[in-house]
Amino acid sequence: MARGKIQIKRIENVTNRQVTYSKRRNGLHKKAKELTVLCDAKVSLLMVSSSGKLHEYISPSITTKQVYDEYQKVLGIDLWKSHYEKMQENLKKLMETNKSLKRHIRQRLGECLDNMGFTELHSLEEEMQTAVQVVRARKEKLLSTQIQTKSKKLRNATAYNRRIFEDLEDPHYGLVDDGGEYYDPVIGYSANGDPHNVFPLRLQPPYHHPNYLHHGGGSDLTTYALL
Amino acid sequence: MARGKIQIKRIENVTNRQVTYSKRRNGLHKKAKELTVLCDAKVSLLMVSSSGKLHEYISPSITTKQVYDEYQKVLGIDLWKSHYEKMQENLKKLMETNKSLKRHIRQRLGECLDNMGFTELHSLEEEMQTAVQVVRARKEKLLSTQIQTKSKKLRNATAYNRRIFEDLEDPHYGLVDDGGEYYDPVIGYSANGDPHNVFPLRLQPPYHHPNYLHHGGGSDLTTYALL
DNA sequence: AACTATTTATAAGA
DNA sequence: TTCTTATAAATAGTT
Repeated sequence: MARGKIQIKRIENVTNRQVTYSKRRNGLHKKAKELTVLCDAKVSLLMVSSSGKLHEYISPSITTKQVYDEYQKVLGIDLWKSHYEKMQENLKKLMETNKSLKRHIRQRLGECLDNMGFTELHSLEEEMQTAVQVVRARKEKLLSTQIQTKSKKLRNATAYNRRIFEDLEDPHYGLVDDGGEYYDPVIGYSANGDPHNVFPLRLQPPYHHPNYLHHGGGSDLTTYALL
Repeated sequence: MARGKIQIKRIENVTNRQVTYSKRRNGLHKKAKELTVLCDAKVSLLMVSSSGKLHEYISPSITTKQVYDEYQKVLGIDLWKSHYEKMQENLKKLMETNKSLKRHIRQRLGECLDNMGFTELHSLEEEMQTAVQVVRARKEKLLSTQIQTKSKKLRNATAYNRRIFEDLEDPHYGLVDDGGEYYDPVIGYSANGDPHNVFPLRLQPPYHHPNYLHHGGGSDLTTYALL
């Protein structure tokens, strides 16, 4: 509004934007103050810059909290209520899902079978039977792969050793062949700890943390850096 | 600021004060809007006139609640926020638990086995094997119980029928014995639909609720009468 | 941050 | 409330 008119649209140059923000923020703040004094009004002005700094003006006769409380009273509805209710719904749904999931797992662990009918038990058994076969197949495939790998490595090592022997001994003592292959089919699964603890499934209660308290607010263009 | 300079102090004439309030309120509102657009800032402006009317400007990109939340975060937290945070933590924990539970179920359904080692697979298989035996035993016990019950009922019914027959026919035609027992060992599981659907186990993606974030456009200087 | 040509806001009057 | 307009204030571009 000086040295040329400007369009009211986002200032793309960052430095320029910050400078303008700073100037106009002060202007706004001054106007808010004047309105308060001249017209005996109550004003709450909160400004957050694009870089995240917070600036505030609040009329001396009141606190920011009071203004917002009034605001809520006027609108009739609690600002937080709907948000809060949505969260609670969500929580409830999740807890139900959780409960159901836990029941299914228990059934698959052979627990909580008491209130299941014959048909249900039959389906469950079939499903589990199929699944355990899948698991076993997978396990066996993994085992055979591991054995093959080990075997190949050993074969290579043996061949390598033989060549060294040949190289060392050939010129002096003639050909010596100690041939033969050797590998260990035991991959080492039966020797380590309690296999039933591989799936601990710890289902803990929700964590609880301590409360904090609030304080009121004064005036005069305070600036806070956001976290 | 025109037709003569004024002192910034309360305007004693009520009408004059109201007029000035109205004019300056609009000015402040306009400036707030401009700041929002020009500097990509977020502004919350609440004004309460001496006669008790509330006026608001809020940047289109945000809600009044969000601004207030930010404000509180900067100042240092109130009760509601700690409550809210607790809920969010709770939600997060539940969602994690849920995810883990679903993974375990999937593993027990023979899915998601790709990133399991041999030892894990082995434990899982053993666990499932044990469990499926429990389920089978339970099923068979139930079956035998049901068969016994049915059989007993039939025996009773047959005996009863015989007695009726005897009562009816004895005096006139002498003893008729159509004896023998009959029961249907099929309990009815093989005849009804697809037994594999008894456990549908729908593992859906986490519930998504419509985002609660405000409607668009910046407020156009809304006015509310205080209660 | 300071300067200043201009634009904008607005006080007083209608 | 709205319009008008003289004038005070705000501020865009520059240094």
